[in-house]
Amino acid sequence: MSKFRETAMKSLSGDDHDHGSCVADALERAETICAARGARLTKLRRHVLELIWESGHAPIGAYDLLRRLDTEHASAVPPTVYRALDFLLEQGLVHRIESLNAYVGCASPQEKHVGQFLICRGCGTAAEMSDARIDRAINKVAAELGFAADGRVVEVRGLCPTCRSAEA
Amino acid sequence: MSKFRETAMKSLSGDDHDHGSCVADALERAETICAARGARLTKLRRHVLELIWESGHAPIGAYDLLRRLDTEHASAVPPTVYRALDFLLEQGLVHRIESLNAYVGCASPQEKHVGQFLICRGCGTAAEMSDARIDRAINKVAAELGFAADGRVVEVRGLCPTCRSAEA
DNA sequence: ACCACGATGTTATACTATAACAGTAGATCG
DNA sequence: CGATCTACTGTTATAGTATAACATCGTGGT
Repeated sequence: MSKFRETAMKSLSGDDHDHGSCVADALERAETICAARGARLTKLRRHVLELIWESGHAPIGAYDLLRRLDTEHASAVPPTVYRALDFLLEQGLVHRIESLNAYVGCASPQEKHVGQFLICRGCGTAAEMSDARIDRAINKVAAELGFAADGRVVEVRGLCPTCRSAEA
Repeated sequence: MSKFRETAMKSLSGDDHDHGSCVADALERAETICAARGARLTKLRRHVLELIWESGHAPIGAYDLLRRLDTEHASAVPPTVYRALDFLLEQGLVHRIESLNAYVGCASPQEKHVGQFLICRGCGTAAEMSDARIDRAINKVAAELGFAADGRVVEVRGLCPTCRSAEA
């Protein structure tokens, strides 16, 4: 399995990994984390998180979520999904991809971190990294300019190994 | 003058720099570049570029541009400004700030480059950098994962030196 | 003069996100 | 158990960002 895929799906079994259990794992981790924090992962919020993970490591837009949601949740309207997203973002269970106006499940919601993403324009997959070198380089430059950094967006577009082969 | 301001306005005189000549310089550079390339910097496109620079190193939204534009250009509607922006982006005369849905003048339109930005949430100023260390770090990680990077978004939010002092 | 092409005008609409207020359900405490 | 408080959800309306599709205009080349 390519390192890209591995990073994207963070330590799951095969290249054709069992995405079902991937989703299940993510939901279980979310339950655990929220329980520990006293945060309420309601049915609705859980459902939205599930839909995000079901998108298969590719960021998904709020209105796409909305369309999928109202199959089983007829009353869903934009605020419904945006409020769920706000909660999930606050809890660090999902990240927002600024350059796509889309949302993706967080690979390691236990630790606080800023996300860095490699986004394939072939298959749409976003691999989440947390590379210290990139972080250090940014902090260093900011410090040199006297700038107090407190948030950052690092989103790299390109082609993942699989899509590179397919294009050749 | 702080290094941040210096970076933001790229080598212009004082802290209270003559922003008028800053705008004029940017427009003149744009004229030169477009002439050399056979690209048509029309009156409309030039006007939009001017409005972007007049925003004073702070990214400005398309609809704000639109509102300022139709003072002297009554027929302006969204496509008017978006088409001008498309041209300016293609020519590398402006950058789009993904995390703000806004546009800012490019500090060095001669050279092809991807922008890296430090964006102050106090004053809104965006300082454009082109730091090789950050670039190298990103390239290295991408290479390790077999990812062919061809575009990137690096946007750091925080407080510039001036706004830090003001907050204290 | 004519044509071709790129730029602009014009109308309509899609997509993304939030404000503001009303109703509901679950926790907590007496 | 019931009162109450609060957080979650429902509902309606609207703000903000961006593009599709087709018509017209203007300039330069032949």
